[in-house]
Amino acid sequence: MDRIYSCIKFYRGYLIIEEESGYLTGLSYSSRCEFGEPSTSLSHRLSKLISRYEEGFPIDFRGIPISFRYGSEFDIMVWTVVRKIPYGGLRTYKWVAERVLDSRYSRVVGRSLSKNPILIVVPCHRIIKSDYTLGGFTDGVEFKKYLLTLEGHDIRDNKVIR
DNA sequence: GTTGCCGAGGCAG
DNA sequence: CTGCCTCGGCAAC
Repeated sequence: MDRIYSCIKFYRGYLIIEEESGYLTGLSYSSRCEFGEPSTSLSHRLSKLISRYEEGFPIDFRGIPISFRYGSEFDIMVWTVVRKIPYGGLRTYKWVAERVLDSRYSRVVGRSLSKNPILIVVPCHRIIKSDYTLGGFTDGVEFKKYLLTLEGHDIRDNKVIR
């Protein structure tokens, strides 16, 4: 039950991979790399997918085994719903809220997503506001913009086109 | 386009 | 327990 960390280059910094007994338990962004290169089959596999993803290929991360180590019941439900959104997909905070409880919880959905422990694999960047503006992002809206652009979206003036 | 009220949850005080 | 903030939404200027 030991926890293994590694990191790979991504965007302007690194993605920190955290795994535990064959499950991905964390993927976070950092400007610095505090760990070694991937050394397990899971991290190798993920690393390969991530680099192809960054090259612009439509990568499906839904086959990666994940496990949530923490989070309230509500958080887990939000992350579980969001994980199913396919590559290139776009949904609103309200859409997620309706599927977890009801539409009044859209703001709470935002709070849960701000605590998303597994970036990209749980694609919280595919959640935007109802008026098609981007909404927030813990690691910076520029990063969110980068991910959405990778997936083929056209963004102008902090707003997804069409 | 901008303002203002509403909202559930989480947390500091 | 109260008050304040948050990765939103909607109505109304």
